[in-house]
Amino acid sequence: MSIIFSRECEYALQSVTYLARTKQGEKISIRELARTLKIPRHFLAKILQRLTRKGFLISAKGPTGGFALSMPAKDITLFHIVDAIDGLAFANSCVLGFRECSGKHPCAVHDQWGEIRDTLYEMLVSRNVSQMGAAMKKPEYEAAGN
Amino acid sequence: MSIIFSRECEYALQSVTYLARTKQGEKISIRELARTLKIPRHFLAKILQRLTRKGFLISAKGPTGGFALSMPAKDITLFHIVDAIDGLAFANSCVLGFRECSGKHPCAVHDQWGEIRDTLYEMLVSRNVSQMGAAMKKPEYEAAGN
DNA sequence: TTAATTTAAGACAAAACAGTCTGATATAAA
DNA sequence: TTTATATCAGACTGTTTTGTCTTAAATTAA
Repeated sequence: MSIIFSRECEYALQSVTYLARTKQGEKISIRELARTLKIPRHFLAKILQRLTRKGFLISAKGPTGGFALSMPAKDITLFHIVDAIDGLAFANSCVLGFRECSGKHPCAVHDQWGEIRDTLYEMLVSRNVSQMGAAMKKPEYEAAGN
Repeated sequence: MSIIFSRECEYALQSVTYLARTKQGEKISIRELARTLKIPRHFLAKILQRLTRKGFLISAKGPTGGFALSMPAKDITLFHIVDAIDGLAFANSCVLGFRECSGKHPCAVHDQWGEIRDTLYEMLVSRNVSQMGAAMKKPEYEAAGN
């Protein structure tokens, strides 16, 4: 079970982190990404295509083709990817599921969750993909299944 | 979309919070809970039965029957309910989905997420259902659908 | 030009999650 | 005892998420 991001979003974050570690101009194939990150290949293909349409990746067909970041890795934050794949519901929804939860009708943990949510938000906007790639100690990523 | 808890868990938390507001000895029917919290009736029934089997609620059949907390509301924490319904995967899983994420093989946001997770954990264990009920300003709960 | 390789696209399938329905069982009160 | 009302239990359905498969289109290199 994923925590707060969908599987798709987790895979997207893992993929862009991996791409951030490659040399400028280098293209990575779905095959390599899927094998390294242990992500189902065709599922990953759809995710990468989606990120391409959203403008974060560029793709090339044919032999020597593959995917690469479309912009400097430091210009892509985790927030960008989460927004593109899962949307921002996490930033606006009540953690207990109350529809009317707000400043006026706060649920019983409204304030505590607000702090947690703000910290999470801060984490997403402050971390760019370049830092992400650099922070990964090992190149052999092991992706979580379940 | 739910944030971190499943729908079922959100409904469970809402229900025990509501039950915590009732007088000692009073029983609440599924009908009343479902109507007030706007939860699908038969779905709620299954959730309440599950909480009953787990020992948090007592139930009585027949007219004047219904559900009530099986113990003082202050003895039930949010943590108890989340554990009973969703389990504790949130406390152990990598937020980016990496299987091997740990102190030795930390993912790029391992430490930041660790703080968030600990704060969340603290919120769940420190808040009991009695406080929850008392903190709800309005009795007319409005449950989130979507 | 042809063959091999890669992404693009969308239909399809499986699994997980959410919600519904029906009949059985228990209980209270008339 | 009968009737009405409530939970109990589990099968069933629908929806969303996750994952698979196939064909087309593009590109490189022989």
